[in-house]
Amino acid sequence: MTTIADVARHAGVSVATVSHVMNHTRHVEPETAERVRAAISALRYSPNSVARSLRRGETKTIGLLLPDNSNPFFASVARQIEDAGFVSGYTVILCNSDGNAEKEERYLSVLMAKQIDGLIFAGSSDHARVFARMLPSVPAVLLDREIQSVNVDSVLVDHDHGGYLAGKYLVGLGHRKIGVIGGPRDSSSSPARLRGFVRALAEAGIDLPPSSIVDSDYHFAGGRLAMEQLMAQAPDITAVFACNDLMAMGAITALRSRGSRVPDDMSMVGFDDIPYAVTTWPPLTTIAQPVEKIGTLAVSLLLERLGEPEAPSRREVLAPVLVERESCAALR
Amino acid sequence: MTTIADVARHAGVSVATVSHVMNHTRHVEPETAERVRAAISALRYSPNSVARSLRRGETKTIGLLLPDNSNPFFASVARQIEDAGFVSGYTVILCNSDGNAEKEERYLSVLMAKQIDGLIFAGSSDHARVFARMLPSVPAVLLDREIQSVNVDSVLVDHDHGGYLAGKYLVGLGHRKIGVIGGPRDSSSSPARLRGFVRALAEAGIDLPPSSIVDSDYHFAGGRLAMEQLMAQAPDITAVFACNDLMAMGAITALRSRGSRVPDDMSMVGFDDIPYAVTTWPPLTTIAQPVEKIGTLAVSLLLERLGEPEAPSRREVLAPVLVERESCAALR
DNA sequence: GTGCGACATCGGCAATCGTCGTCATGGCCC
DNA sequence: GGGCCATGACGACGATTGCCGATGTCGCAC
Repeated sequence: MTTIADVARHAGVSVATVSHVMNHTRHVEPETAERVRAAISALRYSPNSVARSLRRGETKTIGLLLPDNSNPFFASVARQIEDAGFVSGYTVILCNSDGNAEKEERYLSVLMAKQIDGLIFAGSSDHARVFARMLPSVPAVLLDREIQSVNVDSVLVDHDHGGYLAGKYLVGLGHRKIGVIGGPRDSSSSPARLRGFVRALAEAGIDLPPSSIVDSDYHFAGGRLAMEQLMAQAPDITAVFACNDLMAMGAITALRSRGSRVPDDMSMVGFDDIPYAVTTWPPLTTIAQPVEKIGTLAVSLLLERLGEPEAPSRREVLAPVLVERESCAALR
Repeated sequence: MTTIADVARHAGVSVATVSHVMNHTRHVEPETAERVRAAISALRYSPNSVARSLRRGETKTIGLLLPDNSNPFFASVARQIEDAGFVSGYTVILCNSDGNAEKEERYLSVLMAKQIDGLIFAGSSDHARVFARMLPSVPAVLLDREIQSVNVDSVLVDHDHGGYLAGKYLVGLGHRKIGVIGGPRDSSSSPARLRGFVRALAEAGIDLPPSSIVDSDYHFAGGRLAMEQLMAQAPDITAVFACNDLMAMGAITALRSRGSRVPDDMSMVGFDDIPYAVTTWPPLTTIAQPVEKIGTLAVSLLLERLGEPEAPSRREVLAPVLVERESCAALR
C-alpha cells in the first residue's frame, strides 16, 4: 500500500504539504501542488481512511440496525438511507437484528467500537432498554420508535391516522360489517393502526365486535390462517382491514381458495404499500407508508444532529396516505 | 471516550498488559488479569476498532457491492451475507450501484480507502473493466460474474441448466407452442437461461420462432407489456417461460386482464423464486436460485481466501432447481 | 548447606500503523 | 529587523507487539 509518505518523497515535499493539498487546508504554491497531484496519480495513491478516521475522530460511517433487510419495507428504507448517505459522503454498515434484543446489543457494541458517526435504528419493542444500556454515546435516529433521551431523534409514521384512513374509506364505501386482521400486539405499529381504524368506525356509529378481530403475525401465511379464522368467526363481514400488505395478500389467497372473490364478495385494505402490492391480483388498495421520505428524512435528521450535537431532540411524524387500487368495492 | 491508557491507569498496570489480557495474547497473572477486567468493566471500556484496525492492518469489514438491495433477490443474498459475516466477526458495508459502472468505481474507491478486508461484488456487465482498473488489491468474490484474475473467486448459478429445466418441464407437460419473455440482452443471466431453454426444446424437436420471443427488462410492468406483445405476435402459444419471476407476474396480470386464465389457458414458468412467487395467484412455478447458498458460499469463499491469499482462484457453480407450484398445467 | 548460573515468568517501554494540525524555520521583501 | 510566505518537522490519535528488564525458581557444583 502506498502511503502519504511515498507521495511526499516522490514529489519532493513533506507529508504535511501533501496532506494540505489533498484537503485544501492551507495555501500551497500552485506549482508545488501540481507536483503533488502528479505524484498522487502516478502512485495511484488513495489516503487510508482508517488512519484518517483515527486522526480526525470521525469515520464517515453510519450504522443501520434493523430487524431484517429482506423485508421489503426495510429493504426500501435501507436503500433510501444508503443512497442519501452516500451523496453526503457517508457509508452504511448494515445490521440485521431480527428484532432480537440481545442481537441488537451485540450489534450496537460493535458499531460503537467501530466508531460510527451516527446510528439509524429500527429496534425491537425492547429498544428502549437496549438503548439505555449503551447510553447514547452516538447521535441516533430512531425509525418508528421513540425514546425520551438526548441525542436521539425520531422519524415516526402516524399509524393511527393510517388506520383511520382505512376505516374512513371502507365506511365510505358502505361497509358496515368489517373484519380486522391485526399484527403482533407487542409491536408499536399494529395497535396504533387498529386504534385509528376503530375510531373511524366509531365516528360512523359502527361497532367492531371482538369476534371480528383476529390477531396474527404480519406474515403471508399468518394472514391466510387469520382470514380463515375470520370467515368462521364472522361470516357476514364484507370488508377486511389487514394491518399489513403481506397479511392482506395471504387473506386474499385464503378467500380465493374458498371461492370468494375480491373485491366483489369481499373488500380488502392493506397497510405499507410494499412494491408487491401492485403485483398481486387484484392490485391491493392499501395505506402507503412514505418509505422514501422515511429514509431520506432519517439521514437528514442525523446529519443535522452531527452538525449540532446539542440541539434539542426532534420527532418528525410522517402521514401515510391511502392508495386506491382494485381490492375494494362499494357495498352493493 | 475511554482509552486503553485509562484502563491501564485504573488497574495499575501498563497498557501492554491490558492489551494482552483482552487479546489473550500472552500469559498474565490471573490476579492481575482480574484487576484489568474489573477496570475494563468499571470504565465501560471498549477498544477503539479504528485504532486497532490501523495497527493490525485489518478492519474486519467486508464490502458488499450490488445493483440494488431492494430487489428481493439481492435483498436475500445481502441478508445471508450479513448473517454469515457477522458470525465470523465481520461487518458489512452496503453499496448500491444500480448496475452503473461509474457508481461502481466510486464505491470501489471508497471501499478500498476504507481498507475493507474483502469484497463481495455483483457488478454490472462492465464489471471486468471496472474491476481491472482497481486492480484487485482486495480479495474478492464475484456473484454470478466471472473475471480471469488472481484473487478473485466466483459463485455462479447455472442459468443455462435452469433454462433447460424450465424447457424440459413445459415439454413434459405436453406444450409445443411456447413463448418466451426474455430479460435484458446485455445481462449475463438472461441469454444463458434462454440458451438452456432452447436446448431443451430442441431436444424434443421443438423450434422456437423469433416471433415467440419478446425481450424485456426483468420488471413487472415490462413483463406485462411483453406478454401483450406476445399474445399479438404468437396467439397460439399455450405456455410461457419468463426469464424472471417479476416478469412472470406481470405476464400473468396481462393475461388475466385479457380474460385468459393461468394455468388453464396458459402455463407460466418464472425464474428466481423470489419470496413473492408464493404470494401471487396462482402460486408461481419457477426455477429457484439457491439464494441462501449463494450468500453463505460467497462468505466462506472469501474467508478462505483471506486465510490463504495466494490460493488459486475458484469458481463454484450452483444448480438451480425447479419448484413446482400451480401456474402450469398439462396441455389437454 | 550455600552460592551461582540458567531459565521461565511477568510486566513495562517504546516503536509503529498513516494522517493531520501545530509549531518552527528559512528566505525574501520592505 | 520585522513581517510575511511557503513549507518542513514533529507529536498526537489509540491500540498492538517486539524487545528488554526485573523477579523468582530450580538445579547443580562445591
